Amino acid sequence: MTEPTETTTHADPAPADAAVLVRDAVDADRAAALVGSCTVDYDGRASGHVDPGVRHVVRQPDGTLLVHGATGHRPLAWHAGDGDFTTTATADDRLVLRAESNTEELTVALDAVHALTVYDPDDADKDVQGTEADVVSRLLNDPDLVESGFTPLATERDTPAGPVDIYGRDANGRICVVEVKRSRVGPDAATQLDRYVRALREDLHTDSDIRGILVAPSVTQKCRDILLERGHDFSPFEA
Amino acid sequence: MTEPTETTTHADPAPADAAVLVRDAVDADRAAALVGSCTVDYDGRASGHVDPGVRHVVRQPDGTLLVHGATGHRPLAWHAGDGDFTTTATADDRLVLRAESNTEELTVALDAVHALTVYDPDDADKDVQGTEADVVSRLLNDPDLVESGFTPLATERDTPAGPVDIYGRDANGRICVVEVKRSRVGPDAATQLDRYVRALREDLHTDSDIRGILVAPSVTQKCRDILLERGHDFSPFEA
DNA sequence: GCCTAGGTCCCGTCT
DNA sequence: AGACGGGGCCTAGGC
Repeated sequence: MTEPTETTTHADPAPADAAVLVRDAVDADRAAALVGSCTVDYDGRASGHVDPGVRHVVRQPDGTLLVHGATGHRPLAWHAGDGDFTTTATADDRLVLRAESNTEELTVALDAVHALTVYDPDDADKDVQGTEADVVSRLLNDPDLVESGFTPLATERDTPAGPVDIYGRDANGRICVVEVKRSRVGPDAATQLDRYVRALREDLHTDSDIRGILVAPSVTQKCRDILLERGHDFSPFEA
Repeated sequence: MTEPTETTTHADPAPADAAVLVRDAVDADRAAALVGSCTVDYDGRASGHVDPGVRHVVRQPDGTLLVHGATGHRPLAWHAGDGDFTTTATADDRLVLRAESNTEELTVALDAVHALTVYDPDDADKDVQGTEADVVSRLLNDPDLVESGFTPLATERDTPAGPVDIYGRDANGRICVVEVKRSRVGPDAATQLDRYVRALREDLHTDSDIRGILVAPSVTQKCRDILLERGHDFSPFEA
């Protein structure tokens, strides 16, 4: 009975027709993509407004509502996939899409719909390689990449300040906290490492006999300064 | 001569036809939105692959290429608006979109195009209120919100560790570094404030006579612990 | 060009 | 549910 539904496109639908089409798409857990002239109003954690213009509006089956403009990766406005979604054809012939949750609301008011496409997006099976976790694997397979003679003892070892990427011992048997980053890092990475080292020193009552090692392709100067000031080391490693 | 171009939609175009339509859209600085079945391959800072499925693919006039799936705000894959973009109809009747820059490449291979919309998105005039800058303005207008008797002296005052949000004096004349956040914060905000305070103490050679004040709606326990340990204060303020 | 920090960050993961 | 950290983070502003 349920055969693969087809993608349907509509050129210049009247707002009242578009309202029905979008509502049907939502009811059928389908996606609706609109191109049209609209204003956008957001209110929630912050608030915002987008002046009239032609935008690309997408309502996904998970409830996400996105408004894309002409540039950039990020939507001009968006709403997470929870809460209510309503489509209304107004008396003055506009199509109003409204997503509303406990804390946020997003209203897209289209005075013209140039195109409407209803379709069935698939859930995505996505592989990514080159993440921080991949770098950690490499370092565990060849611990000398951290430092000659390094021995890993655990990953994600808990400290009062949070879990450390790699916990181990150096060639002299000193405990090491290793923080791994996949790309060049700034001051935040150095202070993150420092927090873990300090927490572990306090936890183990071994005042300063714990080393901190930051593994990353490279560090900025301010990062290097902080490492130096706090007595931690930088070990360059490029994935 | 150049009248407002219209949005055009095409249902189930042949890949060869779609290739021409997308290429024309790119040449005319227009946007193209496709719905179709495709695989996605990315290589660059990391690498990734998306298994076959129906996706929403958008090429914006600034060169951005986005692939959206069924869920979430973030694209399954994307490419920034620089470098080359090519559309190819292959011998085996697929449409291949390829965005390539010095460091990154993204390939979308569609075996079927269900819908293609070409349109002219407008540049966006966007207002946002409730940002951190807005909170700073409020605090400058009514410095008692930071702390009774607080006197602001500068915003974005430079220190060796970077510019501080608000620099001023408390009721007793002590120098204060104020870090402002618009929402509940964790350990990172506390260490950021601490870096500024330490840098300024070193810079002004006034060993510990500089206070750190974190202004935010609320803080997590770990954040509170760090503030306490480093001797800084928390001043709750909700926008 | 790099660096720094904000973001309606989003998002997964774990407590 | 809150919290914590990663992200191909993206993006804006300085220098």
